[in-house]
Amino acid sequence: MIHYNMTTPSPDDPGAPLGFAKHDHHACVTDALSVAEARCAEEGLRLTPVRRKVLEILLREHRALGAYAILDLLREEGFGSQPPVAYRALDFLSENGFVHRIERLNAFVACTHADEAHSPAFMICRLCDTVAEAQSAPARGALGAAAKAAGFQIEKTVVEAEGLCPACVDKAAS
Amino acid sequence: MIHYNMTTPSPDDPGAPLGFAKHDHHACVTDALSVAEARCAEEGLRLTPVRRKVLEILLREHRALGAYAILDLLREEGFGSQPPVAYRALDFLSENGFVHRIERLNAFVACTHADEAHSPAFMICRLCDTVAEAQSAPARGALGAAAKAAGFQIEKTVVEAEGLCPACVDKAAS
DNA sequence: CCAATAGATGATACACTATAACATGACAAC
DNA sequence: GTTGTCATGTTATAGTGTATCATCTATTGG
Repeated sequence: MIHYNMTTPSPDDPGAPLGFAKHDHHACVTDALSVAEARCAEEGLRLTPVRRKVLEILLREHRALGAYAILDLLREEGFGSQPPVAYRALDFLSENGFVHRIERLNAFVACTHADEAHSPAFMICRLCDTVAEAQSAPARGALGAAAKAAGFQIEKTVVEAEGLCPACVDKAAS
Repeated sequence: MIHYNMTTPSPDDPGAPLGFAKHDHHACVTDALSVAEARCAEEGLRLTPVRRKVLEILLREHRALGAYAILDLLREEGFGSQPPVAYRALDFLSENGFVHRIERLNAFVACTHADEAHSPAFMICRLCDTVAEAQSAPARGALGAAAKAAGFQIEKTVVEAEGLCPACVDKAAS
């Protein structure tokens, strides 16, 4: 089962790409922050100012950012600017499913449906680095069978597809 | 379709783990080198001394090695010891399917069936870092459907499962 | 045979990514 | 108010990867 992530398109905000579809980005950011706050309150997690700001940055940018790019933005907003500041916030956020690490890019993206438990799959454009998140369950299929046969216990899976996003396909064709 | 990698077990060589099964490691190394040589000859690829040595190192070690670990071994055998030496050889080998990069570990493993075209999936033990290679075709399933729906052209996929290998499961249980 | 070319290697320097270690601060529990 | 815990600040350093330019070597064409 896979669920392609796509929110309501909106003509009044050209915005940054979510998945590869346009959408009401301002609402998308504030909604996601609210969801995160609610879940932290529920579960006794501490969404401190730095952590909240990092999540906000990633939601706002809506693409994969390296830790040092995040760090630059944190500095601009008056937060600490040494690497551990960013890495610690990112650790918290990814441990709790608010952001995902993109191994292929050594970078991070905000999760676009942080409320559900999920094992994400990503589509990464090799030209513009845009990242779209999809849902998948690789451990249930062929890989799961191989692991079972081998006696390997899967705890987590990384699925990342690299290729061309719709916009870059068009550009390449022209 | 998935094919778990397992070669002939042999009691006379305790050896390093291949996948997670014991096997005749000496034969496994020389066989793989022969296959690589044959394919390079066929396709006009140049399996130069450094490239061959890097492949041999990865086959011999039979686990994921970082570029700098490879570099140390190259130095011991009298080759150049600056990072580009290792990275260039690894680029050549991975472009041609003789080794794979493990994104999760920033490391490289020799391919265990370099003769077939394939899109590999890996099982990585988080305790001992052993890596087993399986075959999968993620782009044909759910992910492929999501990509198609999104208009994303997949060129390459990375599938890496992290968990516990059989040996470490046993250790953890005791 | 020699020159021209292209691919591979050597070597220096640097950029980017990540963590160890230790000090400080904020806040709750006892 | 002391203790414990968790988060943050700060310095330093470790680990991973490339850009650049010079040199070498093997063709290939003259």
